[in-house]
Amino acid sequence: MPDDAPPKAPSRIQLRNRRRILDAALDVFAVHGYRGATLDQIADAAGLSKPNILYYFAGKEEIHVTLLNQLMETWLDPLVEMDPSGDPLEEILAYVQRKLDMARDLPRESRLFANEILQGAPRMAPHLKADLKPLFDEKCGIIQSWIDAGKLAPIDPRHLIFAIWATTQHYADFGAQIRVLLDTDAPAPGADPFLQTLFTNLLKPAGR
Amino acid sequence: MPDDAPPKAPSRIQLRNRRRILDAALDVFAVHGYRGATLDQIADAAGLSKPNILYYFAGKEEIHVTLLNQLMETWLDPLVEMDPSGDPLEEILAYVQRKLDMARDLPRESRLFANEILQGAPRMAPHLKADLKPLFDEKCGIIQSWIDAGKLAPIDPRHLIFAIWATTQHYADFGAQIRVLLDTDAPAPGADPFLQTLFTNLLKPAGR
DNA sequence: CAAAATCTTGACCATTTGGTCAACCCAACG
DNA sequence: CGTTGGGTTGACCAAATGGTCAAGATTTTG
Repeated sequence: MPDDAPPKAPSRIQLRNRRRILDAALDVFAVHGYRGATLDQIADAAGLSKPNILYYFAGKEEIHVTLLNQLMETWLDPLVEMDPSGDPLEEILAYVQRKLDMARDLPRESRLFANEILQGAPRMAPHLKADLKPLFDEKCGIIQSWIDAGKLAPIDPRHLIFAIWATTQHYADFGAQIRVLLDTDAPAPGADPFLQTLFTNLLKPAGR
Repeated sequence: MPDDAPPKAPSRIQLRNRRRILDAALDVFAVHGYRGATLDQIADAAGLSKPNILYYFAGKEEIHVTLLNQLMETWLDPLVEMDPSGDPLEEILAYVQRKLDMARDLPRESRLFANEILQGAPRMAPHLKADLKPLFDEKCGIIQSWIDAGKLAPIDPRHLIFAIWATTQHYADFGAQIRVLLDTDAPAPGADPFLQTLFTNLLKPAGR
């Protein structure tokens, strides 16, 4: 048997329904976490019957894993784009802005990620070690070299990145709290200039 | 009937078992959220039978609500302590330190809170409005008055507080990620000086 | 120490949940 | 126009889950 697995392009329906299911599942998993989400909720939100959901995905876990895999790319992308040959301060501030935009545009993805990490990253730990860690180490190295060249104030690059993640994702993950405190439905109004100032003041080298 | 409800002091056993249950439930709820947690898990972790758990608490929800109520006090306390008559920069930096210490000492509580907010604060929204919001507004006012007096750089007090919450709680809520990236089990090594620098540089008034 | 009050649990129940399956629908195509 | 293949679902199942209860074990107290 020479031709062993004709890939079979997914049909129109296949594509549409898988997308629907993943979209619905994102809604549900982002709010309730893996254990708290049910197939019935997902089926309901997707407008499909439960058996139909299981026609497209082998089970609850496969849906979750698919979402997590898709997320990983999106999630790392803004950091990947940080350019070692660019202006240090500009590069980092642009990264902050990209992350903040992501928190605003993809809050469900942010919450899905937060849920997974809160639970101890049971399904994502391998990804983190294999994909995120090398990228993190690389970018920390770049920032450190910028510091060594006197182009940034001497801070710990690792905690800098944590602070960027924390402050930007906070607007998505803790949106419910923020909406109560700011008494508004707008996503994170005024966060942009604040964070730009926060990180500018941190990173401007002292020697002017 | 004049004396209508003799309070009845809780017995030794009562006290011990309620404590055990709440401690176990904190472990479970902090990881799996409300829906994802089960009474069996809690009973297991507490070393008690499920019916016994339900002898001390009316149901799953009552356990969760009890934890949330206890948490609210602990959670607001560091902010309450911020003293309007103290030195502005010192007061805020001390607040940052208290929050960071809390993230290190009470990571489960931080995750329980994060889970509740991620889910849209279904059980805590009233608390937030009634307790946190007034406190938040009050402290924002104090910070604003410090700014108006030229004792702090002019930043948005609301986003300042969000940034403090985000950066400190991040070390508890995203501990799993941080442990992978830093390759250590120590909780948030090196976070203290970093955050002190971050907020000092933000808040030092420009006019030196 | 015995009665009263408190505590504990095995057995049980109704509902929910992830998942299966045979039967059914329906558009495409020879 | 009948067959064929992908797509859909009602009915069902076993396990898990929140919760109940009557009966026993243990502690407290008069």
